[in-house]
Amino acid sequence: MFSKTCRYGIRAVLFLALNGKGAKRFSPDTIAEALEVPRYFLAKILLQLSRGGLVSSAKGRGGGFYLSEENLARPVIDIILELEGKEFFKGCVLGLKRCSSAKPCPMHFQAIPLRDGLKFQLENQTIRELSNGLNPIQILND
Amino acid sequence: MFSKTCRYGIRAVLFLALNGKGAKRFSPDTIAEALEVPRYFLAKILLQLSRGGLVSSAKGRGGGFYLSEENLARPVIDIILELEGKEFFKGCVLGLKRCSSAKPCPMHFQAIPLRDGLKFQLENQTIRELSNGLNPIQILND
DNA sequence: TTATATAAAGACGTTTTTGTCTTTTAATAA
DNA sequence: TTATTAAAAGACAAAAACGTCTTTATATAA
Repeated sequence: MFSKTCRYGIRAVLFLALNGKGAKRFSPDTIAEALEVPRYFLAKILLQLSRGGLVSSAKGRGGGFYLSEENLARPVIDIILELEGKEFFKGCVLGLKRCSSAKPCPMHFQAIPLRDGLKFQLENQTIRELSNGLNPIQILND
Repeated sequence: MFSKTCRYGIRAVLFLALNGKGAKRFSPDTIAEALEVPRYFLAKILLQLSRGGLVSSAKGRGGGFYLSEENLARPVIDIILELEGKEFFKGCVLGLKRCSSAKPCPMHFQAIPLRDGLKFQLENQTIRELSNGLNPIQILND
């Protein structure tokens, strides 16, 4: 479904949302250890999320990654679009150029409504909302 | 959504369903040209589908790929399981080991019902049913 | 039987994804 | 100012996905 990049990224953002009370900062290493994901790889993902304005960072001593109010107000779908690409929810399931409701591919009406349903949910839910009421263990691997 | 392997494979199977009236046989080259997909790559996919019992083949002169009655009666999901792997509709969206309704990951209730919905549809539709009433141009790339 | 057509098998190469490591830049504390 | 801490940048490498080509096995037609 989602790439590893995207799965690690979503979990890292939620880690920051859940643990970042009081302007705390977290290094990639800290997050990677908690989530049990490759640390250097996660560092790159965090960098990409930072460039996309989905997480904030501070360099130097006492620095690290965190979520600003702006970050928390972003819709969840933006994490996915940043890490999977803007086309992730677009295009034909079978990869056909001119597939549409008017000229549907064989799987169009089975798959597209479901994809659009997920897209709608993720567009209308902020990172803050997704993290609300979440138990920290829900992003851990065991 | 689906890998190229899977997308090419689904289209190739439907090509055979739509064009195979009267026990006709088709070479990978013929199918690849019609679908505008890489021919050697498609040949491998057809081989894999053949091993999985989703398409039939005959060697030698006059041979080629085709769908038997048994092939046509297979559920559509089997194409996907063969080409994407048996785990494709299983497991956590975020890749967590112990994610379930009882211990859900943050996206569980958003994504799993949709995935299960698609799975159910594909389990309960045969290749013949999917190809019924389909216009041959619906699997072409333009 | 021989030539031909075709799937099957397998070697090889490219691109993308995933993962690791080192060096550089910048901020803070002492 | 200097040492330390941490993100940023970028080189490198392994694995998987994608794609190409050649050789071999096999069935059919002539």
